[in-house]
Amino acid sequence: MAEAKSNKVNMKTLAKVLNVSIATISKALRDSHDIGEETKQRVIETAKLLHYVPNPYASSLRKRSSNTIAIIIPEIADSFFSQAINGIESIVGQEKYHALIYLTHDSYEREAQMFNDLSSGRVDGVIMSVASNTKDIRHIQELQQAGVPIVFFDRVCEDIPTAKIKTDDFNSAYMATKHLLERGCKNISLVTIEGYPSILQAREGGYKKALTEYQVKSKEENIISCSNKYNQENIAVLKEHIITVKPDGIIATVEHLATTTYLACEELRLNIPNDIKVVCFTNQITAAILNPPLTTVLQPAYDMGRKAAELLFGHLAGKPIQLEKENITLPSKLVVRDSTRATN
Amino acid sequence: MAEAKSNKVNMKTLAKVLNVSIATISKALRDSHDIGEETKQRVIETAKLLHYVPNPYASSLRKRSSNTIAIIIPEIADSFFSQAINGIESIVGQEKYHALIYLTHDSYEREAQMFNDLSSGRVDGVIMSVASNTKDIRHIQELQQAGVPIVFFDRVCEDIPTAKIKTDDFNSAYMATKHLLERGCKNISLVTIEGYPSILQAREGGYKKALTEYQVKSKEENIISCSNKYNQENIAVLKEHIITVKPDGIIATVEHLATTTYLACEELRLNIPNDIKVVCFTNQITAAILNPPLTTVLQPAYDMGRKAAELLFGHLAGKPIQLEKENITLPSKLVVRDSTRATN
DNA sequence: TTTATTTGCTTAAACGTTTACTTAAACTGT
DNA sequence: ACAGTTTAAGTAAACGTTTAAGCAAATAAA
Repeated sequence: MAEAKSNKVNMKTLAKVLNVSIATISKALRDSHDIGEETKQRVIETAKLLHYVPNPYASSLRKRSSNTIAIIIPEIADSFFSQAINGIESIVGQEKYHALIYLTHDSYEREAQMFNDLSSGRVDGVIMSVASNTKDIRHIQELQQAGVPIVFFDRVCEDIPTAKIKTDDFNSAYMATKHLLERGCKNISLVTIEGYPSILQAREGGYKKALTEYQVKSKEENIISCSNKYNQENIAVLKEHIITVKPDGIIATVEHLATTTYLACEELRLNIPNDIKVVCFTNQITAAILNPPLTTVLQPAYDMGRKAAELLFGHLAGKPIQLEKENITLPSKLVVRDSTRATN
Repeated sequence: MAEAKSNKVNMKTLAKVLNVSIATISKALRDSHDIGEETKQRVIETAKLLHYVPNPYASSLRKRSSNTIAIIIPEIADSFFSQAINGIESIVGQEKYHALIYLTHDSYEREAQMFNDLSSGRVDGVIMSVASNTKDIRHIQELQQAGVPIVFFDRVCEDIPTAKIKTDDFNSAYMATKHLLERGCKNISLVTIEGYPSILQAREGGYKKALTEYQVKSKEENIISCSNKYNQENIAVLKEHIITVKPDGIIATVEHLATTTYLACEELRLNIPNDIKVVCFTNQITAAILNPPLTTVLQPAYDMGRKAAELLFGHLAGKPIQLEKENITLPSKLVVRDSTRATN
């Protein structure tokens, strides 16, 4: 209670109280060689006593760096991205940095707009997952050329030379498809998203490779695209697809399509896995308690976020970029459950 | 390509190019009366041409406001919080503000630490959901007294006079419990979280009220607490509880306990809803496709986030605080599904 | 002792804005 | 024609740090 409750205490205040110059305060707090041990202690003590907290904006302005990074992602209500943020945050917090969060909602326009803002020097670095409809990448290039390090995770942009944390989308889709084929599926459909982010193309590639390997012809009609939002319309679209194409296996390429697929099957009175088997790319822990438990491709979301942050802080610390070492693929895992149980 | 690719263009650059003073640039860009229409246009044009983006830190320093808010929440890998962030972001983006995100991981120490940092003036306002073990609220009081508006959502702090967006935890737990009682349960257990955030106390209150109303004695042994993290240990704890207390109904008070409960029942070969009925507080869309579909208390997460942001921006715009009008409760909804189906 | 070096601190400029105050010119109305 | 007002600028200080440069006193080297 004895402490100054009064207004803003800054270096000037401390300087006045201690009868030294502002420079002395600044240097003492940054543990500069210039300042004597005794003075340092006095400064630190009174700073604590008066609850001095440095003004980050003055500091950022002067130092031309902000101790802030941007996390740019398409959406947040998705177990993959929220777990990834958790991973990112675990490093950001530890490094005493701050994280600004930006949601593109998968819109190129918003993404470009955000990058434009960031060109002000607002952040020291960026961790991002690219919007699905981003084709023109000049906004990203320009920020990078302005000296702001960028690390991609999950939805990477191959044409930008920088660190990239991916998971093996091609391979895991390949494994998932192979799994379905081994469990007896002959007519597997891939449910994907309109707009087509590149990772979904990779998943499609893995899917096709497995089909080819098992000498199943991949037909265009087996690939169906939904809107990237959970809604009734997608259920209708999928039902229509199931009725006309009659797949005996479905690979849902994004989280919310699991619910869509299950509900469509239920409405059509199709039994999973007897009539149709299902695999979904999702990180939700509820997969284990679905009806039936869902076979999933589990992505290492937390680790991807963490690794992306580690690499970014490496760049920020001035480590030379070694592209070969920074193009990292963390494996996803096929978790087999009852939705793909073998049926006679 | 003709544009200046060169280094940082700031007001000084523009001033030099246009042969006017820096003040003129600043005023023109902020559409001041002081500047002639023609000059304004010239300034705006060249600013665009040279890709001028104002330095936010210089601006924040000078104006003593940052156009930034903080979102402080316990965790993010939770459908309630991620949907709430979505709601918050919808307003923040529209207001051209920026959002810093902080995760307390339900730790008072981290929360207090974060508030200490924020006392630097880093943000103009705060939207938060309080950590469950926060008892000492001086850090919050101090920030508020320093003039930073704070809006609470979900886990509010009743002792701080400010806007609060809640959902009717007491009532929805009451409804959920009543629902179970009406469906024939006689021995209902409440699964809750150690550390006990206040909303869980409200839920416990509603639970007890329903029991009393139906003349069921509420026993201490019916309330069981788990750690606030999805893990095997919780499953074991719950199994133990079910074996000893033999409840015929369970109310899981937080999202991840749904999976815990279902798995515990499965391992004990208990059928839901025949042997035991389950309700959970969760926003996950997968509730509909669980085995069996889960009766949930669905919270208006997005709307709560959005409303919290609206109120905060009201305060930031200088609207006088009207506490009576800013203590808002948005209703949760009991969505009845098969996990509480009536059994003979 | 004299000259160099080190120590511990101060001065003042800079970071890029915003804004109160000043100024000069161009209009008013009388 | 002249005081008064309006318009359209410019000047310079401020926001709170950081840091290069300077400087006096103390210490070390010769």
